[in-house]
Amino acid sequence: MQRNLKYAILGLLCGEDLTGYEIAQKYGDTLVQFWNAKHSQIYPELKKLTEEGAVEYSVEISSNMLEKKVYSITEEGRNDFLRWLETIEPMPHTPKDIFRLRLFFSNYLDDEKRMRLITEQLSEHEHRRDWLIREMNKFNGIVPQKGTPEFADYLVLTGSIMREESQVNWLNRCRLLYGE
Amino acid sequence: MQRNLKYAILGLLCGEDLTGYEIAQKYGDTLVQFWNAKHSQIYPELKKLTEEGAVEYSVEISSNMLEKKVYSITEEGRNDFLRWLETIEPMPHTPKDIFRLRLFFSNYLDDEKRMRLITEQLSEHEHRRDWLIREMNKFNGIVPQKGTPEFADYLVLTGSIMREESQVNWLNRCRLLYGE
DNA sequence: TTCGGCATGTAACTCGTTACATGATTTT
DNA sequence: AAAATCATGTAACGAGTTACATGCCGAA
Repeated sequence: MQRNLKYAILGLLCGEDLTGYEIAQKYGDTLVQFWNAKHSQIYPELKKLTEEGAVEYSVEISSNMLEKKVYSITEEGRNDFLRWLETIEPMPHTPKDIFRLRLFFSNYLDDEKRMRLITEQLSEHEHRRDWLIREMNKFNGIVPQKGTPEFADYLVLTGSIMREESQVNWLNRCRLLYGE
Repeated sequence: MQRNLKYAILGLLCGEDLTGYEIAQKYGDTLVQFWNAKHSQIYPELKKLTEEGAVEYSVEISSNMLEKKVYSITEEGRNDFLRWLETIEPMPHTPKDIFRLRLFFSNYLDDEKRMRLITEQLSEHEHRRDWLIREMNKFNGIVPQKGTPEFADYLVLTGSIMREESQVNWLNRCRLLYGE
């Protein structure tokens, strides 16, 4: 029983009250670097969390008829989240990587197709890296105050950029080695 | 419909005939860097692949009574695998990362607990890196011949080491930034 | 008035893990 | 004789995706 989605939601609700729709949006923005979830998973989870007493909601009516449920975390939910946050779990397996799986078997491909595989992957990681660097620009080169949410955001972004950078370096080396 | 496990199995069977048990072992050795599967997933998949005509098996009896099913890939299975191998798919989402999720919310932790979280993670990645470097030693510093399975193995290993290296660098930077 | 975005949900399905279940063989 | 390893399977559950389904709001 991991219940990671539960804590991914509770963590967001620790900072502000949100609707299910807004939570889903966060997993398309900032959090997409290390987490994502579709609304079809979020709505049932919020229902479950409400039943468990970890969150509660009030219905707001915007404009005229459009209803939305604004969720907030309860005392109980917050304590549960904080307990989870400080627990040290054994690291999970290295995540599955389909590109590496293909590359591992790439001796069954001819040179041209193998090179295409690598080049394509390289360009995707370069785009991802460039997007992350643009995200980083929102800090204007100023490292946020230690202990703030912005600082944590900054650290995670730094890590993502370094990861993509290393991926790009590796793929370039692969190209070189095959190109020789 | 991704069917990645299917191709992860067919790829192995392209090189040699294997039992389900042996396949499961491979996902604890070499392939653990980028793939893994338990026997409880492999046996049903092999059954399915047999029904689909992608593989076939012969029963061998070792010693006295111990039966094992040795699987081999069929012509049809091989063609299917090769088609899959050369297809270029859009890159999947960055995989979920529970550590990064925790770090993202770490402003709710005190300095000492946050530092413990990072240090623990750092030491696990260092161990993983060191294990990978020991794996690399099996090549004795000699880059294998281009186009061989060993060369693909070498490339993937290189990538894993670079990934762990970059992770270690990032975590050290995190420690520094928090330690100041 | 049509299209994109806001807003909430359910259903069917695949994928993956843990636990259950059995039995032979080899090593200590 | 016990423990580890070889060997094969199933069951129950949790996690995640795609598709189905509905309806409001504002802008072009």
